[in-house]
Amino acid sequence: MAKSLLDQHQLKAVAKLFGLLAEPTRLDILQNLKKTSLSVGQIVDATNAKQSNISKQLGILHDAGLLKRERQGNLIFYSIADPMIFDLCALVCGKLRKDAESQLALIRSLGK
Amino acid sequence: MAKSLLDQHQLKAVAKLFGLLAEPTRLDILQNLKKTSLSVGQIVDATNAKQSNISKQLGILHDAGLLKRERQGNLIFYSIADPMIFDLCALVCGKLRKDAESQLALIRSLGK
DNA sequence: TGACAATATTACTAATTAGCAATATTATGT
DNA sequence: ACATAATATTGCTAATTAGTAATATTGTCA
Repeated sequence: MAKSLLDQHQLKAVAKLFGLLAEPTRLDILQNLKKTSLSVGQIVDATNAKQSNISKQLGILHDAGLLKRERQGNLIFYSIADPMIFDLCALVCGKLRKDAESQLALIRSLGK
Repeated sequence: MAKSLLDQHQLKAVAKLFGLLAEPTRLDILQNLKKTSLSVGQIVDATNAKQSNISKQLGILHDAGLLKRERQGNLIFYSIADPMIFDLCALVCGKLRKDAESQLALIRSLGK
């Protein structure tokens, strides 16, 4: 069995997907969409970003296939296209929490 | 139970970690370190990036706590600090593969 | 049709950063 | 001490992009 390393093209694709999750505003949008689909206005209210920025980031996430779009009259509702992203976020959050706990334990042991 | 959304600070931390994985060169370094630790020179040889850039990216990954560093005489060996990152990459790769397969199936059904 | 509300787009600025060549640092062997 | 090899750092440029205000588009209702 060979080494099976990703080639340049594949690395770029993986990097691009991670890049989509590398912005706080986009993560905020995604976590707000975790339970239910929301209109643009609702997302604007739920976050503290401007409408134009939210619209832009929604477009980016939609173009990348992470979000679905559905028009309902005057409103446009966005929803998660692939819940896998929450698995990613859960892993990262778990790691950060674990790191923080070790850090805390270290500090405690020093202060003793 | 409350909504339990991450706050701005936490979102930033998560985004930062994803950002580390959002560069092909860094991903390439990480996948080369998956099986064993390597010296800087070995990593330079394994990738097609220049020494100065590899050194810089190694520094970034090390500062972020994703890599461990160990001097052995004249060489400096880097290794993975937390294998969790490979879980992240596996998830992403799985998604990309699945997406590509659906795409392929779609094309096939159209061409029929 | 016209006013209005929701969303998207445009044009721009400021900030970040990958990559590079050149140079500096650090360790080894003689 | 000196030459050499390995790695790190510095100074720089080009490219990307988040965020914003202003404007355009699209749909609804009267």
